[in-house]
Amino acid sequence: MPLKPNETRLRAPSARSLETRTRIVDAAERLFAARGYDGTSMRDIATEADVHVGLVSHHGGNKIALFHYTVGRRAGELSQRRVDALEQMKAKGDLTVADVLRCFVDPLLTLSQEGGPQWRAYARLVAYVSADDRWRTLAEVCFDPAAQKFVDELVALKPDRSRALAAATLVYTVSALLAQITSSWRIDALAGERSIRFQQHRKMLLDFCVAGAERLLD
Amino acid sequence: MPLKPNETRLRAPSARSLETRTRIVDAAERLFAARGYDGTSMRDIATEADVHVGLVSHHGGNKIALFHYTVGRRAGELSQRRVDALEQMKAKGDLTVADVLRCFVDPLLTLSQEGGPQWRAYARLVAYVSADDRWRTLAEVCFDPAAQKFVDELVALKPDRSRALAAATLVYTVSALLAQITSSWRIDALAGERSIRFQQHRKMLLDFCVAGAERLLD
DNA sequence: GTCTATAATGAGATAGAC
DNA sequence: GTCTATCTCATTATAGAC
Repeated sequence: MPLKPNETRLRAPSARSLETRTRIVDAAERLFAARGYDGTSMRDIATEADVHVGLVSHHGGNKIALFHYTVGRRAGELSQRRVDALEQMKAKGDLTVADVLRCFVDPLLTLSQEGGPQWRAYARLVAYVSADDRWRTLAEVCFDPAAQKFVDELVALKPDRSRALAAATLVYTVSALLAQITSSWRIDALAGERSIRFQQHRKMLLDFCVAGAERLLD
Repeated sequence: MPLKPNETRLRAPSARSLETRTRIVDAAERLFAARGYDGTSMRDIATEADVHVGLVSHHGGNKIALFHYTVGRRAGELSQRRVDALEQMKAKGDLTVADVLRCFVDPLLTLSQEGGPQWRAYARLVAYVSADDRWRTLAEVCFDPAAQKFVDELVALKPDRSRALAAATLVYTVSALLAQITSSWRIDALAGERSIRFQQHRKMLLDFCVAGAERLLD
């Protein structure tokens, strides 16, 4: 955990130490996602990780550093998956607007559903960070580089449309994606149905966003 | 403030008292919207309202009651404006899907932009409450009755489509609306433009959502 | 109604024993 | 690396003076 990047370590951390760190960050990920930054105490994290309080500071630094690290830990992998999907799609032939949105939406949507409990928590954490102005800079650092690439791609596809339209398309799509992840229960509740299946949710989300994108960009 | 509805008051509250209460709830509205429930202390609220600590509890009850009251205070008016807009539109002639979404989106969007600082704060508070699972019941009580009416309306317009599609349409639209309110800066940032005008944002939002809705429902 | 004082709790951080 | 103990501070809530 590179919390103090300019400090050199005397020796490599032991396997046990690494495992403890992972447990702590995993616990932080679940709790920050569920209760937010202020709603989670270092003690909560220690309990959830089943370690003693002091260890959380020892491995995670202070609370804000731990939060930043937790958000950043999977951000690179998420961005990479998104960009990789885009590159693969481009290699296959000409892109459509629908392709671009799918490559952006699918990685997080699929990981949140099928990536296990930690990715599920991380997806909620992304939604939390994205919604709160307080984490604007963090969100910009973690998520905007990839987002910019996708806006670029939309602009390249529709060069006669303004960049503002492409940017709005992406922001609305992200918001619907995060709503799908955090609030699919609300769709079920308003629909009066027990529980709609994941693939049906995914299809509705993509249909909605692609149609919106085409309206703004065509 | 009907915090203890079954307690009868000995006499009507004085004008001074009412003004103090309003100041406290206004302050709570701004702070809860900006920093969330856990990020806001009763002392912060007292300072923001320029009253002494004890008065916040005296007028607002405990913290959670104050939060519920703050969220609920404008919820009725918001719902009323939405439903009124819908009724007026129906009186004019046959509804379209675009009409229904406009009647849902416009009241909060306009109030957040032109309703003064308190409505601006309240719009952010709505976004906060809607995003956090912890306030699910509160959100259901405050916002779902009106939302149900709009889903009903969409179902009535497109009786051959499933209610799940109408529900998804509304949830995605709400998410884009709240993104517009809380994160229009992000659209500007990704667009690389200084600041896009409100009417342009409004048009992009409605175009996107209406197209998405028509794709899901037509 | 308004303000002060205080009780009780829980927070983050850290020094040092093992 | 791990765990305990403790310091210091901020929090909510309330009792009671004015």
